[in-house]
Amino acid sequence: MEIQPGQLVSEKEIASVLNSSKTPVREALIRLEDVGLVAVVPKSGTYVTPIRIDSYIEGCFIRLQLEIGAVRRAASRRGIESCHQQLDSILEQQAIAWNAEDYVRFATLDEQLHEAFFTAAGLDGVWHFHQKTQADVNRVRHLKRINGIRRGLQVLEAHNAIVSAIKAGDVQASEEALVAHIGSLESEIERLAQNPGLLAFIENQDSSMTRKLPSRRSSWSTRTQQT
Amino acid sequence: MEIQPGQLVSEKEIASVLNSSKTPVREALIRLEDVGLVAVVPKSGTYVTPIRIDSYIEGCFIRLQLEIGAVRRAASRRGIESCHQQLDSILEQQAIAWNAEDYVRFATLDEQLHEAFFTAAGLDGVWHFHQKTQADVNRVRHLKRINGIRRGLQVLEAHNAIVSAIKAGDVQASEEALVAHIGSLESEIERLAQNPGLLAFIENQDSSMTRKLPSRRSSWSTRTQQT
DNA sequence: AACCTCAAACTAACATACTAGTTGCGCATT
DNA sequence: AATGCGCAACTAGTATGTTAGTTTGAGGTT
Repeated sequence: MEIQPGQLVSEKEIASVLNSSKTPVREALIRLEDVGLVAVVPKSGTYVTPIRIDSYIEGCFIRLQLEIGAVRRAASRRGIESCHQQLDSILEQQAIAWNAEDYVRFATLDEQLHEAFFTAAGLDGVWHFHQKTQADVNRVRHLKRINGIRRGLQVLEAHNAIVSAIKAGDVQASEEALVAHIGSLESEIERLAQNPGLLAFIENQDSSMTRKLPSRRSSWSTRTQQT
Repeated sequence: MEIQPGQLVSEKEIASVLNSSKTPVREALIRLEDVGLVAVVPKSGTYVTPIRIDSYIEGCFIRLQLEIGAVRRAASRRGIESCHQQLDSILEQQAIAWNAEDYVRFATLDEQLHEAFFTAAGLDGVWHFHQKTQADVNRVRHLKRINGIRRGLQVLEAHNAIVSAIKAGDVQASEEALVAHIGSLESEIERLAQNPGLLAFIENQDSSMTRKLPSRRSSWSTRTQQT
């Protein structure tokens, strides 16, 4: 979030800053492109993408569907008391972080809790793929945080409800608590997109403030070609 | 599937076959590593991965959860008659392909149908991420097909049920039909793993037939380091 | 003043050369 | 014969040079 959307991210410049060559930088940029944080325009440049509302919505959808499945499995599994302890521990620390107004730590623990849902479900690998789809969701979350849009108490309460349902083995309740927690994120975005703190990062198609993402008027397929 | 698990996939060799340099080959291999089809072992080699049962299960989970959400949305959306037509068209062609015993085309249309669910749900981008998680699921499907494990009639019937529910706008029925279709894939794998046609491709930890995936006994973090 | 033209100065894409771990095999030691 | 050592031949990783589209802007034309 420190580089504005539309801004050029130069291979050469980064390489010189890191005292390395362009090659590893280039490979890192390919990975960033894969998760949608930058757009590589052939022979032109690599640019930071704006947050796309479509991508945000899709990220929310993926998150909701996968976490629904995760908490349901976590609730129906037996013999995972160590995971239950882990969940409790995170909950506790998160409450402390909130009271201490340490919002960065609060966010970190939030991530950890949701990851722990997948661990409890025995689906650790799913979390990693899940995260790759969350670039824009996470960018919005970051913007909300630094713009003072924080609802820690509701979050804590919702987390409590989810964890309680998991520990109680109540599959249906775990889903309901999760949906209550993150089911409305998706619809929030329209309102949020109006917030002046977020506006500059979100793709808007009106003519004002035209992004200088080059327009690709020539002959390249999605990716590379023979010599 | 033409290269056996454990086999070396050499950058240099591929580059010479393609009359190109190692660089673009290397970038392609990085992408294959991202979806889990190869494992890059630093300074040793890039090897085709065996199908991992964990990865298969996680892929099935992701597929089920995302498609549940997709068909539910597709069923609850209005004004997507063109999508309905598209679904019908694919169904029809798939029946033809089955009768013609054109199993490759049958599989292609299967993919297209499931992609069309996401299109009908207005979540096109989700499909692409979804596919990145399906490497091992797709490898198993391919192996099933070439080993004569084909259940076209059941598949066609299930597809019909799903599409009917979507067109009728019956959210609950669409989910149930989808779960009936792909909900049991996950549990199949244990039995399938015994099949001699699949055995050679699936990771098995017993000592016989030790994969020669090098054992990584030295000092590399997950990926790269400074000079 | 608005509009082309064209060339210089960018960029990513690609090719090639080099570095530095890894691995297996032959040979010496036991 | 079995075992340990060390060197040679791999490999991916990195650095750097080259190629070929893209973009910008200066200068000329209308």
